[in-house]
Amino acid sequence: MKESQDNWPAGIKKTKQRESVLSVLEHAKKPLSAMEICSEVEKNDDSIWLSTVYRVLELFVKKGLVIKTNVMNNDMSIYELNRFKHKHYAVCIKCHKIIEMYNCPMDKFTPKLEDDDFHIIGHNLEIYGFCKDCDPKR
Amino acid sequence: MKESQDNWPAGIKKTKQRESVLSVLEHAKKPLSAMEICSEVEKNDDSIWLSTVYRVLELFVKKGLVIKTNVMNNDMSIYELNRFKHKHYAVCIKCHKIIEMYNCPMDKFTPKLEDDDFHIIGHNLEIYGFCKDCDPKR
DNA sequence: ATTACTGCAAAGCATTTGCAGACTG
DNA sequence: CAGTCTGCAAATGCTTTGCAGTAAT
Repeated sequence: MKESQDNWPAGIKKTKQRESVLSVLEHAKKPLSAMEICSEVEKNDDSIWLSTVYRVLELFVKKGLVIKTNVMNNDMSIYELNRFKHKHYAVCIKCHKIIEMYNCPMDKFTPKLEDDDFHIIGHNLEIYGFCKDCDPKR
Repeated sequence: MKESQDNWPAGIKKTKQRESVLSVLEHAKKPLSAMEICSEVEKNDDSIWLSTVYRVLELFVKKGLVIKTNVMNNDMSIYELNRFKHKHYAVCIKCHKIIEMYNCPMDKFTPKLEDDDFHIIGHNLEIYGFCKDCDPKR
């Protein structure tokens, strides 16, 4: 699978593998792990090595094209296209499903820090609990 | 180093190694990684194997005695005593120093989720930016 | 004495790195 | 053509696991 339009991001050399990774991310409905991206590329009858996926993702992240996230202490990283909207997720403790959150508590909030000269650049927030399929109380 | 008072938590068999780990955590001023805990124990002239540290920490976490956290996408886990107060941290992008935050935006906030039946149990929040020593604009 | 815990070594797993050949601009 | 990227293999770093001997109750 490959984009017919040529809206390739500036400053990045175009290769088959990079096109494949970008295409997978463009069609993804949720953030994907490097391994998932790898299998998706191969489902599309292209071939790519996992280490290449990591290298491509690293580049995309550095260029601001992709966002790298980690959920649930310790799991592997997941990647999604940077659509330039601020976003947080809820994660189900049981099935690890990732659920989008539509608002953000940091909009109207000023943190009080031990270091009062801390220059805040951004934040991560993650909510955990049970999704409707896994809640033991239902 | 060892606690003279016998306030050992119930339901946990007492061993030298577990006492050492608990003592290190009690005296720690910030969350520590497993490796840091290991070196601290050895600084106190006790001896412990890293894998034992992990096993002890796993037990303590399961018993609710210790909190396990991860900061800055992908780094190693850090552990601190559960002092039963709700806490978040700011992390310096450059030196990775961890700075305590005294308030929490989630106190007065209701998340709007894609899954409106999500049963929220808790949350993680992490702020990132530059601490006063690392801020390039100072 | 019985059961659980620890030292130690080795495996596991996601991620990174080195290198030579292949491809891009 | 020069420089970059990729396939591939091997290394890395944190964490987990298996096993046999040791310690705790």
